[in-house]
Formats: sequence, structure tokens, C-alpha cells
Amino acid sequence: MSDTTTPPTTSTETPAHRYSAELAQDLELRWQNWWDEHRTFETPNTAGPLADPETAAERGEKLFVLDMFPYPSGTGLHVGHPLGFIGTDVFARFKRMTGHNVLHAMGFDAFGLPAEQFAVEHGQHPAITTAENVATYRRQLRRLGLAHDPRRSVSTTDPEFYRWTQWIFSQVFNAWYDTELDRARPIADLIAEYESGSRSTPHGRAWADLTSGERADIIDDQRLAYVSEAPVNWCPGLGTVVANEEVTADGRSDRGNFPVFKRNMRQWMMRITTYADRLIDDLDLLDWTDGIKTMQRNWIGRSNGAEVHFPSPAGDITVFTTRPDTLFGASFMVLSPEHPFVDTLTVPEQAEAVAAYRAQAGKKKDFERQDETREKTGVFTGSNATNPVNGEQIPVWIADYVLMGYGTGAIMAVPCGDQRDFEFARKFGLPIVAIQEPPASWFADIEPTLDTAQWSTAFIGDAPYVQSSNGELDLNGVATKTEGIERTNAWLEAHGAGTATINYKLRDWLFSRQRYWGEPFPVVYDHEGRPHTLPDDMLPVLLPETESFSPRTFDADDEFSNPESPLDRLGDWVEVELDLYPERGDGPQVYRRDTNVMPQWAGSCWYEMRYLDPTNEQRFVDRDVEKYWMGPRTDIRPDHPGGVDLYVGGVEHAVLHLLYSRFWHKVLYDLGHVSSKEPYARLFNQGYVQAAAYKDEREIYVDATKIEGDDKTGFTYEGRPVTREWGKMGKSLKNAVSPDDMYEQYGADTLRLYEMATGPLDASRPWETRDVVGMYRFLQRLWRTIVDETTGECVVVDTPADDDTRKLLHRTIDVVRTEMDALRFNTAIAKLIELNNAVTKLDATPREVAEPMVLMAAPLVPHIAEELWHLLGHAETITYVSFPEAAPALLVDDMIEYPVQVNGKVRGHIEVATDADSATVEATALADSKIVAVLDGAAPRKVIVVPGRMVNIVI
RNA sequence: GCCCCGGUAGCCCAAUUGGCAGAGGCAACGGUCUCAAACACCGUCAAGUGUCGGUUCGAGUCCGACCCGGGGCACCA
Repeated sequence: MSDTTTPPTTSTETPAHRYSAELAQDLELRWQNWWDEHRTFETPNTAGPLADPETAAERGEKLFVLDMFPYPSGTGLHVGHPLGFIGTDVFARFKRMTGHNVLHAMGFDAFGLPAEQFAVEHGQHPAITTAENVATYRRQLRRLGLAHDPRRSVSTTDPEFYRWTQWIFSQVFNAWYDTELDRARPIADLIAEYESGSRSTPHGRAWADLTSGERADIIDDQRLAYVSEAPVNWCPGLGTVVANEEVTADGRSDRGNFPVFKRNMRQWMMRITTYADRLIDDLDLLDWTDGIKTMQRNWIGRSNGAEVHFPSPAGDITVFTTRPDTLFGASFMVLSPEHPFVDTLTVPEQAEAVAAYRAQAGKKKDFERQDETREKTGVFTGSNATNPVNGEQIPVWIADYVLMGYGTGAIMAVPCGDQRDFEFARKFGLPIVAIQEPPASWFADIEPTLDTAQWSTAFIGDAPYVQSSNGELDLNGVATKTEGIERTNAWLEAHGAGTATINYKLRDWLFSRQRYWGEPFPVVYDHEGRPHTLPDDMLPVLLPETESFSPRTFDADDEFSNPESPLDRLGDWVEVELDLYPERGDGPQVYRRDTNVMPQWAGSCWYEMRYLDPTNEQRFVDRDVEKYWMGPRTDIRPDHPGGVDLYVGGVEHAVLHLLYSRFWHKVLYDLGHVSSKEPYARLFNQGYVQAAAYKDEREIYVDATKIEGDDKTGFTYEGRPVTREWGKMGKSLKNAVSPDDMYEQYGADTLRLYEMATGPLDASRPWETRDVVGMYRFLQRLWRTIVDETTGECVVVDTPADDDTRKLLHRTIDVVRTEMDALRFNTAIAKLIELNNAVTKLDATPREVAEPMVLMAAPLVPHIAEELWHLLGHAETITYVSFPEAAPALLVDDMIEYPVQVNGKVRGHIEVATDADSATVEATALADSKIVAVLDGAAPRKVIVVPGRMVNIVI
């Protein structure tokens, strides 16, 4: 980059006080120190350790602005990272100037796989590399002039922070879901109910008759965090298990792109599925984009339907279907090859074929089996089951398009109404019974018929039912699916053949990782292997020091390897003697610590609340403080859920972080620890900064900063031709631009302004270093309107502005206020440039324009604004000065110009008084000489006058 | 295949939500400054809005079909 740096000018040629990169650097560093020394950005709380209720009240209405906090990578920031951070900073600064007590802070999401991998690569302990990386981030972010409250900057790796992550885990562990009240409750309530007998045990035996082990099993089975032996995603290449959300559609880890295998393992799970309905339903309360809401709904995957039981030689085969109304068309069944009934149902003659098919299916991964373009395969078991609505015997097949992991692992096949079943039936010659009469229009080339042999596809849609009656249940003639489903469900329930039910795609959250760099579980196991959480006063459970922090990883394809937690190796740490239940009087016992660590997502599930009260040692956040910053804003909307007022971050966290975080928040809400139902009331997704990347003839990316040539001449790298493409800025495409280079070449204010000016905050935009100069020139002009470049003196005059300039100023104020409030900083900047361009044409800058102009620029370019504000004679920071307000009288002109159209084409212009009525406007338009000429005597058929806009004459 | 978001000047973006296509920046071109250049400054140029059709006095904006780019989901019963 440095070879394109603006060449330094000699002092004899450039005015000493021109706004140059050097000058910008100088004043920026000076103001950053000033802000720190004067604690300018410290935000008062209303209660708790950071309380200052008087200042809080003075500042005004509360506003909590939040960025998705970064993982501090080893390569430092590039200019793409801070796009959102700058946006929230501008917004937060603007809101401070319009009477708000704004909380804006920045922490670090520093636990997790990438931090650990970085440490392993550098042969350094992750605690050291993480601290270094955080320091680099803090330096780079501070240099941007972000107005964060430095007291509130936390890292998830601080023991004082993860103490509370562990505490929340304990809360989840010691909670159960009361389906009656539809909320989580403390586990103590459940025990009390069993003890009092108001709740009966699952197997009906009296609580008092159970052994302590039996009681523990009953309780442990209902905890919201539980240990389970279940199929999990084992990733040998990472040496750990990962959550469903961390597995890509093609069955690989989203981190590192290693193969992932389904294996039964004993792991921690979180019962997020109990919250599935609320996680979907409460989306309606959130001010989020439809796109993100849809992604969450899809992930949770709620579908309404019924479970139906089909009697078979192996017992009732239960299927889940969303279309119970099509039961009369169920002409065969298909089980997943892994279904437990397959062995019993397989007749001897089919045993060989079934075994061969199962072996072959077992080798395929789920994602391969889900490729819908594959031709259907399957094998008959030889047995039949009974269709409960009509008593028909229907064959039971197995096929790998039915997955054990969804629904019940078995389906009823309705080939006339389901394309997959239709294809399967055609291929294996199974019967296809029409149960709906498709409309004539559906039959493309043939006469309408119920003879499905002539159909080319299944019919999906609403149409009257036919051949759908068993005497009691008669759907024939019913025209809508809704009614068909309702009637069938009622019949099924009345006859014990099935129940209406809801199915979800969402699975419980796999919560343990076999890594080192994460929060240890606050859990020990007794001699029977039962988990116990440690009492709160024993938190945090510190991550033990060790030099052997590398996880054991395996050959990425070694499916049958087994995870080994680094913490397992620390025998002295693992074994611990504790008196967990002094009230029982059984003395200290030997326990084994849990050697898993929590996933990276744990800290980000609640970090925003620690910003609120970072030094509180009694609670994770003071109740009143949480209520003040995040409580429901029922004054805005009766059903406001509470939460952060504005949350800005990338769309890539649509499912993972945002789903987990909402889940934890709801548990905390249920247990009465927070007043908000949701963590993030408003979510805004910022775009990405993209940059040109270049590949040489070997298809390898080359350093984008060393490219020569352009569009027309072609691009070269070290003299060899390369091809250009666009991609998200980053290390892998070798197209990262460091903010440090921009600070040096232009200063932080120019960088901030450039990033905000290139487009609306939610749009991705290409980075063009050569374009940055435009914003630099604007700041130079702004500087020059107020400062004499040779003397450094303020040149602002106290004479009033002329009318035109004053009007332009107030129109600018009006627009800038609106645009900044709506996060449209690009248009606000355009208006400021326009105003400034007008002011530069004046002989001298009137103070009545200069001051509002500097105030309006302050949120965007705080350093130069502070300097100019100071030069204008103010001693205090500009941060809390009121934002200018437009005088309504100055927003309207006396006279207004109307375009006059004839048949929609502009043919002339007229000028009339702003308050002229339509008749006057019309008369003026018809009298205009140009219009008279165009009309050429023709009589207008109609004249349309849009007040304040235009006139259209129709002839 | 389905669901979002987007397509306006050479490039990045505006357009009061149906009312004169242009606010701003880059580039280009001409000029001022300079011995010359760079910086800076002044000025100029530029598209009829992805395509086709419709509604309307009037469409970038609304409706329908399609094309292109980005993202998400996908044998989910």
C-alpha cells in the first residue's frame, strides 16, 4: 500500500495548516487521548456499581446500541470489519446529541476453536495469543474514534465474565420445563411437587419409596441441560463433536470443512426444542428483517400434522404425516433402513435383499441420501401393515429416502399426492389410488381421469376428495385440505388410531466440545456417574493452566476414532474432594470434574447483559440495570418484548448465535432473572465490504495490493497476467486492506466517512482505495471553510448568513436529521457535502452556518468536528451538544417552480406562489407562452394539478 | 426446485414512496496553480432506469412473465 501513499509535500509549497494526513493524525490522536482523560464516553447506570442516576436523567431517554462483538483474529482488523462498528458509532453519537443516554460498548468473543487453532499454529498458549490479539483489536478500534464506554469492554475469556456463563449454565441445568404453565421453573419446584405428591412420578411409584438414585434419574431426565447418549456429529478432523447448526448441508464442519460422522456418544445437550414454539411465535414481536425471521422459522421447521398408527406383525408402525386427509390413498409404507421394526418385519425370503440394502444405505451419509435427484431405491420387507381407515393390507418397504432422524423414521406413502411416493410406486409397480379429483386444467394433454396410470406426476393441491370413505369417516366431496385434515384427525383420535401433533426439525443443542479453549463446565460427577453443579460460591471453575492444550485430532476420515478432551489429561485437576451437601452430613466425597468445555456460542448467548453491569460481583447484571436498559418498551408498543434497541451484525449468524441467544434469554426470563422476553428487539444486518481479488494462471490468489494495470489494459502481477474477481475481503483472497494504512494515508475520519458514504449500511459494497480521496477532499474543504490554511486561525465571521444560505442550511438540517435517524448515512453525507460546497463559494463563512455544520458532521467525523468546535471557541466536548434543529418556516419558499407537462412530457416551467390554489396554478400553466405554443389552440381535455409537485395537461 | 435481497451514467450510489431521472463521491475531459509534476481548486461531460407486457393523465417506483447477480433452504413425510 505504501507505494501509493500520497507523496509528502514540502512545507514551502503546502500551507502549514491544510487538513493533511499528518494534521488529521495529529488531531485525531490528541482528541482520542482527551476523550479518555475526560472519560467522555462513560455512560451512567441508574443502579448498581456504575450508578449515576442524575447524569443518566440529564442525558435523556435510554438507548442500547450493540454490535455483534468480534472474535479477535491473529491478523488484526481489515477495513471490512468496522463497517457496522462505524455505523453504530455514528448512530450512537447522533442519538447522544438528540437527548439520549446511549450505551455503546465493545467486547471480545475470544474463546473457541479459531483462537485455539491460532495458538496451536504459533506454539503459544491461547491465553497469551488471545490477550495479544485483543490488544491489537483494542488499539485498532480505538484509533477509529469509536465512542465506546471503555469500562464495559469485556472478553468472554475473562474469569470474571465466564464465572457468569457458568452460573447461567447452572441455572439451565437446575431448571425444568413445566408444560402446563409453558415456562421453565427451578428444579427445586419439581422436587417439591414430587415430595408433596401433587405430581406423580413417571412410573407411578411413590416418591418416598424411590432410592436416591431413582429420584435423581427422574429429575435428571427433565433438566434443560442434560447428559445424553445420542447420535451426535463427530468430527475427527477437529477432534470434537459439533452442533447440528455447525454442520453444512453437505455434511462437513463449517469450521475447517472436515467430514462429520453421526455417532452415538455421551454428551451434554440443551433442551432448546421445548422452546421451539416460543422461538417461532415470538419472532412476530421482533423488528428483524423477514429474511432472518424466515431462516429461523425454516431451521426450527415446525409442521402441523398427525401421528397415525398402522398395525403390523411387529406392532403398531407410527408415522408422522402433514396430510392425514390423504390416508385413503396410502397404498404402501416405507421405513427408514435403520428403523427398529425392520428385523421383525423382514420375511426369510427377503432377508438377504434387506440385509444387502441396509448395508449399502449405512455407508451413505445423510446428505447423500437427501439428494433429491437420485433415483428412488428400496426393498420390500415381505410384510404388510393395516391401513387404519379402510383396513387394507399394504406392503411395507424400506428405502433410504426416509430418514430415521426426522419424524418417526417411517412414512405412509400416498403416491397420488406426493411426488416422491409417486416415483417410488411407479418404479416398483405399487398401486396408486386417486383420492382427489384434480381440476380439468391440471390435465395437460389428456382427458381428465381418475385412472392414475395415465397421470405423469402426483397431484398436489386442493381438490374434492373421492374414494375417501369408510362409512363413518366420509371425505368424499369435501373440497379443502383444512376440512379434510380436521375431520380425519377427529376420527383418528376417536378410534385411537392416531393423534394430531406437531413435528419440528429442530433438535436439542449439543453443548459440549472436546477442546481446551472454552468455559469449563461447573459440573462434577459422583461415584455413580451422576452430574452435580457446583455451588455458586465455587464459581468460576477456572480453566486449568497446562502446556498440553492441543486437542487430539485424528485423520479427518477416521470415523471410528474417539474424542479426547485435553482436560482429561489433567488428573490432578479432574479428581476433586468436595463436601457438596453439608446439610446431609455425609462429609467430603471424591468427585470427577467434567472435562468438556462449552461451545464458542456460550459467551455470546448473554454478553450484551454484562456490558450493562460489567463490574457487578453479586449478579450477572443488576435487576434494575437490566430493566432500565432492556426492559419491555410498552410505551412504544403494548407487546414490545424488550431487549437491545439496535443490534447490528452480519447475516451469517441468522441461525446459530441468534437462536441460541434467544433460547438462553428466554430461560433467564422464565426463571425471573431478566425482565425482557427477547435479547434483541431490533436487528439490522449490515452488508459486507467486498474487494477485488486476483488469480494467476495457476488459479492461485496473489497479493491484490501489488496488481498493476486496469480494466482496459488488463491486470498483471509481477508482469504476468491475472484475472480479477470480487469477494468478501479477507486473508484467504489476499485482498485485505488494513485500516492502519488508511489512518496513515488519510486519517480515521476520512476512513469513517468513506465507509459510510459508499452506500446504505445494509448493502454490500466494493472497496476502492482510490475512491477514498473524495471524502478526504470534502474534509479539506470543510476545514477550509472554518480555518485559514496558512495561519491556522478561525476565519468564521459573525455577520448573518444570506437568505439562500440560511434556507439551504435548514433544509440540510431537516434531511440530515431524518437520514441519520434512519441509518441512511450515505444520503446524510451527500447533503452535508452539498451544503459545504455552497459555503465554500461564499466570501466568508458565517458562524450561524459553521456551527450547525460542524455539529451535523460530528457523529460521522468526530475528531475534526471536535477540533473545529474548539477553534470556534468552545471548551467542552461536542459529544453532548444538541444536534441542530431546522426552523420549519425556513423549509418553505415563497415561490415554487412547477414543471408543466403536456400528455406526460415536460414542456415548460412556471413559477407561482407556494400557497397558490390549484385554479391559480392551472391558469398560470395554461397561460405560459411555451405551453400555449405546444397546445396550438387544442382544448385541454383534462388538467391535473398536484399541489407542490407538477401540472399535467391532457389533450 | 422453493424463499429472500438487488439490477439507475464507465464505477459506487440518490430520487420526497406514483409526479421534472440526479443529491454526493470516483473516473474521464478542459482549465487555474507549478519550470514541470503531484496536491489542491474551478468547470464540463455522462444513463432514460435488466427484458417484455400491463395499469395510469403520468411508472425507476405498482401488477404479471422472464433474464442476470448475491444469500438462504431443499427427498422434512
